[in-house]
Amino acid sequence: MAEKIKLSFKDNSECEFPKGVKAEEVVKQRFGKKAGMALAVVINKRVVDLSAPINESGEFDILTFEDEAGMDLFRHSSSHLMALAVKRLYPNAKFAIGPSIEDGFYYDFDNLSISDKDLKKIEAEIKKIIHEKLPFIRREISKQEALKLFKNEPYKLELINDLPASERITTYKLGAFEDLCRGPHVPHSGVIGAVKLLKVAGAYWRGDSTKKMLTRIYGTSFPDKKMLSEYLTRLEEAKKRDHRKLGQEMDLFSFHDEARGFPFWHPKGMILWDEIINYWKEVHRKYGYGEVRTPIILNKDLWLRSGHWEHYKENMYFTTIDDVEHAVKPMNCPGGILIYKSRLHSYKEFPLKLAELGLVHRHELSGVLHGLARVRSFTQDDAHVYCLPDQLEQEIINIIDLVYELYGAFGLKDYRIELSTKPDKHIGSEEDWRRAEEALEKALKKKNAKYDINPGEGAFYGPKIDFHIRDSIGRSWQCGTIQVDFAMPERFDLTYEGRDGRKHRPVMIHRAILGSIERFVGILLEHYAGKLPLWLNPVQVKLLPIADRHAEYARRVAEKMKSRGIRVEVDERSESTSKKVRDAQLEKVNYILVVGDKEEEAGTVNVRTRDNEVKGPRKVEEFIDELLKEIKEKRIK
RNA sequence: GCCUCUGUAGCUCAGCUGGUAGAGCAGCGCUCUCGUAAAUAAACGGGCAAAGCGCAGGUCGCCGGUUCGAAUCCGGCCAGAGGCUCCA
Repeated sequence: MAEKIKLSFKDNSECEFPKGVKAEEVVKQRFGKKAGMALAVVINKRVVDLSAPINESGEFDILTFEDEAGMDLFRHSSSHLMALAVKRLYPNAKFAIGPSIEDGFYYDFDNLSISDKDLKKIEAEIKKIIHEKLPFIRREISKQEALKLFKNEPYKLELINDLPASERITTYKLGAFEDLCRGPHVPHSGVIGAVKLLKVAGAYWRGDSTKKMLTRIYGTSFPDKKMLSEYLTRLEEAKKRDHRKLGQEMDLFSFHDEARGFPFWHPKGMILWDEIINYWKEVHRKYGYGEVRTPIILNKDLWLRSGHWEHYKENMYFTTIDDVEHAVKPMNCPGGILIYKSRLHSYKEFPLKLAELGLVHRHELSGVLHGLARVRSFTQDDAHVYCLPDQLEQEIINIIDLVYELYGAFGLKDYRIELSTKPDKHIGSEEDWRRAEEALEKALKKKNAKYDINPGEGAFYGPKIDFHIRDSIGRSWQCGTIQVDFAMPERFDLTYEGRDGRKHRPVMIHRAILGSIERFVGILLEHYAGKLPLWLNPVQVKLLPIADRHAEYARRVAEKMKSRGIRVEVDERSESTSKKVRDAQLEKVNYILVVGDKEEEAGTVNVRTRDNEVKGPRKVEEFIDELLKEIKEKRIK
């Protein structure tokens, strides 16, 4: 009779089924109530469709949208729904690819000319498809059949041709749209509860800027409307903490048509800037760094020698001085190296750490500029560490410690670490690369750091560790970087005198911790949603006299605070106290001090915070001491 | 650089398919000198509230075209937003 297979479930129970039983059947029998949420099943750790027959014994589980993998599948199926909608509305569109991404999905189309306004129409069509409850039908075909099936879809043909001839190819059919797809998918279109198309964008075919630009539609989907609207509300909230908006509201910096991509810093912005820098310098002295400063303009010969003339010219700005061509520095290393070469070095000085807050200029493509996060002139918190080969690992560890300390002081915990290894195009010996990659990885392991490896993504001159921090809407920006550099010591013939009295080549580490001060300020503003901790806030305290007759007392208190280094303002406007409190809170001032008759008489201030925590009356002197203590502790609030 | 969208007073925005610029907030002036919060998805209704009156501001991003006439339509440029590529 029929062969049996044995399936085990999460609760450790086991059950026998006839071979070839539909996964759907098993789910119905074993998961009861929860079965309605099943999107796909997991058999022996492989995800397959609900409709698939089960032919092997093993572990069995279901995938719901509560799992990350389930949500992924859900979004991927959503992109097929969108593709079907586009096929119905725009029969001439050509189809490229449509994967799930974090928080949503997209599909790339060619021969589709649409704008934001058309999204509504497509969305309506998707809703129809959801109501139609169309099944996803899986087929397995040969490469020959696939080439025939997709003969009118050039992008699909390109994908199929890249597959080995022997490979069985799967397709999924949803209504009139059959797509080349590995799957699996949800059982039918009705499972997709709520879809929202978010934006139209251009995207190069296969991410290659030499290839054709396709039309990409981004969307997101959720099991129900409530989850979708919650997500959209979160997005709106996140936009409010955009550093470009906060920068304007808080009067920190601005941008002007007269200098695209070059930020202008306002007085309050400079206070924030200086606080960051001062702390940075303090920590760097502690870690044994010396600080240097090199010129912004250096002549052509230097850039020829460094290789920038050859590899980086399109990103550089140029000028001529006394008929000699010069370039504005896009990086600090060549200048720093000249300092190294200004005298002989001994192995005894190593590790030699030279830091520079270097103002660099890079001609970035106009389309990539983004507030403070991507500008054309920025200040790198750069440093170059020259060391012996066997000091490399320890020096990398020291830099990682420095990263942890600095990020920690700014309350940043959520960052991603990436290790990028040897690219195809590279200089330096295999042995050097192996040693450097090993040192970087060992250092990360010793620090118990979580990291991802980016194979082949290193710089041509050496492997690197990068630290990426997310902004308010989830975009990831590279901040810290630790790069082992083989190119510069060679090109500039850097040497040191070893124990043996002979000249050797030092190892050079190029590193930045904050990355650029500009980008970092942007990250910080978004991280704190503008509510900067006391030590960083340009305005720490606001004094609110209740009536005009209290202004004099308020000014006296303010002077006392100023003389102790506290940044304080008095709001003497003839407005109601409630309005002044509200304004001060919107300005994100840490402490709001109300003073009236009672306070003046008692020599106190009535303290409340921007988060509306009322602390009540405090003696002026005592409160100043409290403030100074909080500033000194750099307490994260 | 490429794709899509946007560009109206310092800020936030209104201005329907072309007929000749507005609101709120902020600013300034005068009068008043009350007062130790209010609000928090939206819409509507109600209550409370130290505010009131007045002034100033923009050839509607720039240039050109269509038209009797353009903020409104078309084209080019500039800038911004979201993506792609790139990157600190």
